[in-house]
Amino acid sequence: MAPVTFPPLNEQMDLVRRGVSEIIPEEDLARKIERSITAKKPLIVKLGCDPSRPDLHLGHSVVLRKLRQFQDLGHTAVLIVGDFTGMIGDPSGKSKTRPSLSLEETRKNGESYFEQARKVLSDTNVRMVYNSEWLGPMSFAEVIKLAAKYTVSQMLEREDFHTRFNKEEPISLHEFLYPLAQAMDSVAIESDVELGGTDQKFNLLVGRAIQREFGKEPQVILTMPILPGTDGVEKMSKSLDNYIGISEAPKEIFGKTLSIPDRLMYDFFVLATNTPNEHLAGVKTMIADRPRDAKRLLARTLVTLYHNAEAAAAAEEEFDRIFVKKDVPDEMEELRYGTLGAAVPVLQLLTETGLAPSRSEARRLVEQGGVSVNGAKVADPKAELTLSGELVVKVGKRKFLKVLPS
RNA sequence: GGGUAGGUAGCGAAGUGGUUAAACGCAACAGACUGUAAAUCUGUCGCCCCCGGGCUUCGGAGGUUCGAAUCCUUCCCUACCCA
Repeated sequence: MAPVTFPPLNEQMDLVRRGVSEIIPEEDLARKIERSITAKKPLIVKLGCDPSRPDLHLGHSVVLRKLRQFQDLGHTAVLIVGDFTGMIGDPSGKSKTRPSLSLEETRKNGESYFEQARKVLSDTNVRMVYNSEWLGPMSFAEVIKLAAKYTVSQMLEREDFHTRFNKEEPISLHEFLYPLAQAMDSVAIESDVELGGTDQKFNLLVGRAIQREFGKEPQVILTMPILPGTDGVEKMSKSLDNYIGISEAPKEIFGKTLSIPDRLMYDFFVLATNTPNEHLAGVKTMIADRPRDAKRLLARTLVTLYHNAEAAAAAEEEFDRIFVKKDVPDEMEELRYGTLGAAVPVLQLLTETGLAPSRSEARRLVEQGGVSVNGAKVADPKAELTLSGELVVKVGKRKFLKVLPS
């Protein structure tokens, strides 16, 4: 290891404080940083990741970016893959279909998470660990001992627990164990700092309490604001389908960004881009004066972040072509279907190519004027199409398929 | 173990024998409009033929009835109270 030098305390604190919701307790963070400078020893900054949903989006990026800042200051990022809890699965609540993952699956998802997280993180000072390593060997007696360190009322302080409790909704016993398991992760890796969204505050605090119980120095917790989804109301999440994925195609990132409500623009700039602090005031006035340009700037910035500037320019161009000029994209999915010269009823074409899930739905789309072929609207559900070469089928505003006879 | 209240379409939530494919809200989809895939407005929103209509749905399985989401039996699941 090369000798480590860290930026001075104030500089570190300024960077770390940017965009955060809470640092608890802030004095302890200052103390830890100071100590790391004198001891030339990086802090261990922990971030837990859920191996069941390996698709990362801008919401995840908020906290990952904060982790990256710690890396840039010379500290060590530790990503904890919750493979142990993933293997147990969570049969509670409504998602009874949620399967418990096999070890291989959690590993694979962990790798995929890591792979994507690398778009944000630096490769040089990051560690990825699986919590089955220390949670797996725990005996039942040890688990009971751990459970004895926290009370039911303390658990019920967590907002979602007490609301569910008051609404008489089920809470499985093992759900109480998850915060403790997460806390054990902090004990195991001796984290100095744990990052999370504000919704993680409770779990992170449990980590402090349990670390103390195990005779370790409690971690500092640092929470980041929750990034709203494209709907502007709910938290960005995959299950609500209001997310912008960091691995999505440029045109998707671009288009989805333009669809966010205007009032979200500033938060996105602050939390999801690298826009330097000193430029934020300018961004703010731009949002007020030229919302259209500001939103396009945001969209381009995000595409550039996860792809590159050329991709951003191309995405913008394509967006204009499709939605402003109502033209067709220059590249689209192609499908071999039918034989040259054959006549196919529209409804059949739509269902058999997967553009519509059922004939009723296909009929509805046609009747509502949502279907066009080679630029001409098909309004009659009984219409037949002749497969005379290339057919560009458009369904709704943004589903395109090029059908080629085989 | 005993008691009570529940389990309805993606979600929330009406409906307690026929006029209920099932109100209403949200989400979703289409159209108009727009700088936008935002907002707003209009329409659609089980499947099949679509003029009319046909078929399969209301935790599971049986049953009563000309007819059941609605009544009965039984099983499964959830919460609360009592023990």
